[in-house]
Amino acid sequence: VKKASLADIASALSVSKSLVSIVLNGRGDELNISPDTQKRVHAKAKELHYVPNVFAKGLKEGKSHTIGLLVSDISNEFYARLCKIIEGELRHSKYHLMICNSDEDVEREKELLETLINRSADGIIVSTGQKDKEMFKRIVENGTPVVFIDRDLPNSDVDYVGVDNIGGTEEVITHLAGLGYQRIGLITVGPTHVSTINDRITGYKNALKNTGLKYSGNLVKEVSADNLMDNVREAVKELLMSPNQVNAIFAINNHVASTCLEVFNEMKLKVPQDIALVCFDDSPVMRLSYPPVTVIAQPVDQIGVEASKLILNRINQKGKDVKTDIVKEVLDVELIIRRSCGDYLKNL
Amino acid sequence: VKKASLADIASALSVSKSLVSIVLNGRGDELNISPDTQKRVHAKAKELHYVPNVFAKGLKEGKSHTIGLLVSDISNEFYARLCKIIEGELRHSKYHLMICNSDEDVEREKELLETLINRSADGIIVSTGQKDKEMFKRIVENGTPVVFIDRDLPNSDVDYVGVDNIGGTEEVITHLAGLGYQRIGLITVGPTHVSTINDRITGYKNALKNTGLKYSGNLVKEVSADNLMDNVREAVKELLMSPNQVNAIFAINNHVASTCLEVFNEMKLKVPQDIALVCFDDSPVMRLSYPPVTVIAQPVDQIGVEASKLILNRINQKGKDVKTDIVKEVLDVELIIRRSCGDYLKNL
DNA sequence: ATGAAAGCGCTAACAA
DNA sequence: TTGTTAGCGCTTTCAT
Repeated sequence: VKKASLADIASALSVSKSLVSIVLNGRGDELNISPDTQKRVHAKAKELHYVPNVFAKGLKEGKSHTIGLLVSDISNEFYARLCKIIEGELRHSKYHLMICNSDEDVEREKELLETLINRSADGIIVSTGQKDKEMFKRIVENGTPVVFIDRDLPNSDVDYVGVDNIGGTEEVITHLAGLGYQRIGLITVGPTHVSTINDRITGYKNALKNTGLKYSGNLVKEVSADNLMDNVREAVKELLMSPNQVNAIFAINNHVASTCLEVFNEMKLKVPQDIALVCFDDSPVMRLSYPPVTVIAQPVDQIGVEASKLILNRINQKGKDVKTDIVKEVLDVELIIRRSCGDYLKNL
Repeated sequence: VKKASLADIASALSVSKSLVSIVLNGRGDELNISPDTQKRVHAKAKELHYVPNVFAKGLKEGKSHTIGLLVSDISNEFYARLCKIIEGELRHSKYHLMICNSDEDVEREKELLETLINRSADGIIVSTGQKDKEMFKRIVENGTPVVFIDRDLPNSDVDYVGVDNIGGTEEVITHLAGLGYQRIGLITVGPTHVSTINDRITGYKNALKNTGLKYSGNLVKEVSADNLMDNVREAVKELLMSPNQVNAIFAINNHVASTCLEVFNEMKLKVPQDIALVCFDDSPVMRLSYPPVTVIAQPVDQIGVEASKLILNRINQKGKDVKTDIVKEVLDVELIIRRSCGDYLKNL
């Protein structure tokens, strides 16, 4: 079953391919093609179920009409939701979305970026795990717009949408301190260069300083993402032991937080009596767990909407000589207080 | 910045394009190209950062080296995990994965299937929401292999991987009945033609019959997926009221189940004292909620692995005259008993 | 108002 | 062992 081509409809109508191409691309009026001819072309195209060959088009135009979305972990609710939102936003644009998952693997991310470039993606939205901006510099200079979501790269000439990770973390840690918690541990994932992680760690340190609590490297446990459960279990044990004896834990993200909850269950630790818990990112688990967890919630939908706008803007202004400044959108987060860190003094 | 083409490296080496093409496609030895020449070609290709143009290649070959994965709701943990697994399985194949999200919209799904076909996807893995198999029949007949995941379509000549939805549901409902629950409500989403949903409803009815409980249409609430929270709240209220007065609810999937939990919280209903809950699909929410929810767990990873195998097999056997029978893989599910349906008699 | 022809980068059949 | 050539389907410039 061979698909109809421009040539097929041209010969069926005894006109030239160029004529058909022009009409089908909506430039018929512009070039004074007679209305009658246009009508016949459209009719025949429909009759033959004509669909343009994307490869031929791409080869000729050097464009793919595709936007690549590269997320770092599609099984994380945060990114999954982002995919859904962005797909929805782009649905009625003339671009198709190609979703890719780097699975927090820097090499994999590079491969996927190469793929996207090879396929002439018209734009790329990415939550990057890269350490440096070199690759993106190259990509942007070669004419493919990029928008960073969630994670930024310092001094990169690339648009960005994310949230105030430092401020948000300061807020939640200060909240804990205000409730009387004095020994607050942090469980983070790494090693990593990811800006969100680093910013949250910074926010944690800032807040300790501002509230007069003392910071100690012992209170910060960096666990590896593989075998997360085992690593978190270990980290929790160490944090609870002397000399740390923390009475509250800040989990760097929803994934770590839910793993903490699993470990607490296992160890029969009561929240917040035995240990308080707060984290970055809201999710159904945080709302429905026992007790519900106090979180810093990100405006996920808004991030997706803004990122879609940014990439479309960049794509549209390409070629034109408008030069828009790099946009770094930092959205506000929201502290949602639940019951995982009841008043510490009352718990005594 | 212009990218290097076959011609560039050919002229730099004063050889022909075909020579270069052959060498770069690894057919050099086969065609007796001298090792020295091959070496020079590879060296020059690397030097020029040559990457084949996918459009030219696609145009020529009619293949895209891409497998499409079309899921019905990427923000659902089940599908998000499936994406992750399949991406991992295909990573080291020579195919790229293009993930798409139909968001449970049949029209959207059709559009995306068309897109995938236009882009000459070499194969398509899909969790379909279509009512009939016509579209897939056309796709398969035109030479693009398809594998259904999660949801099957009756009498379709298409490979499938999923689980025993009927048996699984029978098991959990029978479990409830065994604990003494006699009035078991069902909350499902719809209207829909999705096989998994229908099978679970069938399983529910079968189990009631087998355990001697009587079935009533009043016990089954079909809610619309938009405004799920409001609809579930309404459904729960009606199920609790006379004459239904259910003491247990079977939620058709994880999404409905977590919404039920939110509603129960809102209404201050205690699980399982006021109402027991069980559902299809396991997830962190079900493990970490209070109390943890008894579920039918699907072997998600295995579904992903099997689907990847199936699509690769179909793609590889294309053109060859091997004719393999249609495969319908129905995997086993696991009943995981937690505390959301304690012994009914003891609860009295 | 419409057509002819070149060329995008690649592969494969055929020549040499 | 390597080169020549045609053509995949489309857009676009230049003719008519």
